[in-house]
Amino acid sequence: MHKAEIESYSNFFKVLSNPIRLKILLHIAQCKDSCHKHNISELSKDCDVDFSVVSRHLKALKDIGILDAEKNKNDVIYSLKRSEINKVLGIFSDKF
Amino acid sequence: MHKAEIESYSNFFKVLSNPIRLKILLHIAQCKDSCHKHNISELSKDCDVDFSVVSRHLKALKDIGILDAEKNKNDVIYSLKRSEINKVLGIFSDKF
DNA sequence: AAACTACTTGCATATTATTGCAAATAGATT
DNA sequence: AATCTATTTGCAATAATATGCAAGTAGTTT
Repeated sequence: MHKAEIESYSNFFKVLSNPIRLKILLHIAQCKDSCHKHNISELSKDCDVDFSVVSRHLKALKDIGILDAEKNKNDVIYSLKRSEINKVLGIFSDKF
Repeated sequence: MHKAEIESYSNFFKVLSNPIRLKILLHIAQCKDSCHKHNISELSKDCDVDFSVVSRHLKALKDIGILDAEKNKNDVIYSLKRSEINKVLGIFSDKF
């Protein structure tokens, strides 16, 4: 594997290596109501960090391609990209 | 998922998120000669970092349970724990 | 038991990541 | 067009990680 490829993979893992990002991701993934709309202020309360922090974390998750962002009025609505996240599902075994 | 569980998973990803650790891991994983013995000075040359750095990286990989270490004379020989690493294999798709 | 080999650990330094606040932007509503 | 709501971005402070060297440890060989 080339250097650039290795760095791309390690970056993928890096994004998943932050507890708050992981919490955000799992929160979205585990939500039973799949129609539920996750916006930043909701996730910010949920994770007890500033909304600017959530915004950056969501961007990181989006950048590695496991979240979709969709603008709806003022909000930005985040949802899982199931096809992509399946790559990491195995690691969480029965958590999903 | 509880906080401790989330941190355990995020730590797992953290260990995989370092390019040199990943390179070490892939080097061991991709070695065609499965009987080949990987010791620290070999990996150190291969990754172009000090052997103390390799030593710490290998410890980190061992601590999350994807490498085995076995003392042989003066060397410490590292090998994959296939059962564990299969968890992450999917992420590398066809790289293995 | 001294010398040798391979590995590990302590420490200081450098690099990179995370955070909250404040200010800026984007779009909706009045 | 002014205001309102939600999100993003700049910035400075803080925290966490990675690195190389040097010193220490464990086991081997002479």
